[in-house]
Amino acid sequence: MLGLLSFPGERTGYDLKKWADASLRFFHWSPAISQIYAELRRLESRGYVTSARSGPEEPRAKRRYAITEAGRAALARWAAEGDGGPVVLKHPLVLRVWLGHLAAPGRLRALVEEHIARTREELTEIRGALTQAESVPRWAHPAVALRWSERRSLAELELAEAMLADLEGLEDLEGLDALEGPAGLEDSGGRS
Amino acid sequence: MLGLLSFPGERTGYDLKKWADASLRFFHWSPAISQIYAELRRLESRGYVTSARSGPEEPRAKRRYAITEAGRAALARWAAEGDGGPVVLKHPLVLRVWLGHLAAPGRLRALVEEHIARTREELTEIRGALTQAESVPRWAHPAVALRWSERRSLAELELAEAMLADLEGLEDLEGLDALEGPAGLEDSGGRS
DNA sequence: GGGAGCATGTAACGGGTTACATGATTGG
DNA sequence: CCAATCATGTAACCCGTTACATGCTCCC
Repeated sequence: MLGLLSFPGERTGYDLKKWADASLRFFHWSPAISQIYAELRRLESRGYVTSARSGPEEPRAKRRYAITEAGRAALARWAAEGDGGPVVLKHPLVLRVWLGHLAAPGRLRALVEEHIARTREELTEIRGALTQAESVPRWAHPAVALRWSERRSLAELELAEAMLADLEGLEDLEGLDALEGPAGLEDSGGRS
Repeated sequence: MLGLLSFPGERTGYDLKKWADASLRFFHWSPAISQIYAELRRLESRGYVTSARSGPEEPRAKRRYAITEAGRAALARWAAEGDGGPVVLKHPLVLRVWLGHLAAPGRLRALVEEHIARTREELTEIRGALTQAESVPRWAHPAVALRWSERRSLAELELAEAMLADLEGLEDLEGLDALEGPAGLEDSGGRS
């Protein structure tokens, strides 16, 4: 949140969510909107952000948030300390491939192909965000992050393609096993 | 958990944790040991796994777990339905690059280099796990997943390298700006 | 004898989600 | 006028973590 607000301008929680969905999420998940509001209030109570209601003091009026000096300092401290720890990766597709022995081979291939299609879509989204970021000199670093995301998306496609090839290789082996295996004599390639 | 147990043999919670750390974690995080025990008991209460205590009925004796037919069925159901949703990625390094405007350029480069070093180590771990998996014909699918992880690790290295280059490009630009931009003529070597 | 690894568990907490509730503004 | 989007918030819940507690076994 502080990071999002560290770029110039004031924005609402809603804005923040859209921003996160459009760029942050490609390399570091985007929080739920309800959490954003909760977090903003928490940050305000700590003096890291201030909110200005547009118009009078209605209870649920539009609030625009801005980061404070204390917030900037806290953020800089956070960025300076440690490295943020290891990359978190949860890849449901590979998990299913790992458990491939309980699915039909065709099913796995279909899942991989779906994943490729989804990744292609993501790639175009990233490219959209990237061209936007490149148009503003202020956003040089976000642009680097998005460039990373673009390349990562391309790599993801290649990885999926390679895994598809591996899976087909497996099926061929299984085909051979079915022919040679149980029958007996000619264990040409093999091991025990 | 069920997935881990779906491979032949009985194992303890502790075993499961080691297994997850040595392979699962490369493409889909490894749960905390405390959660493994909790989950195993939950699964047992649902009849998806059975536990056998070695020796007599001591309260905290070693328990070896095995999956039941019901468990296998539940797992197959799980694997068959849906695609498991999107990849979850949290990349603290790229997050920091994204916020590069609040760090010294050298700091960012150092972080990227650390990341490269860590990724190299991970790569050798993956290769170790992979050769193990390749030695057992039963583990053909896990081997595919690990092959994916190996390639992914290599891709991660390339991505980091490319980002490093991007960051250096940025610094050069900033250097030019400092020369040509606001100050005018005599802003040669250094700056604030 | 003592430390490293094996092995199991409890308790407290927190971060984050989904579901729900509400209402203003804008554009077809 | 109606739907979509803007906009803010509450409540319940759950997944998973850290910290703590316990004791065994093996090997140096």
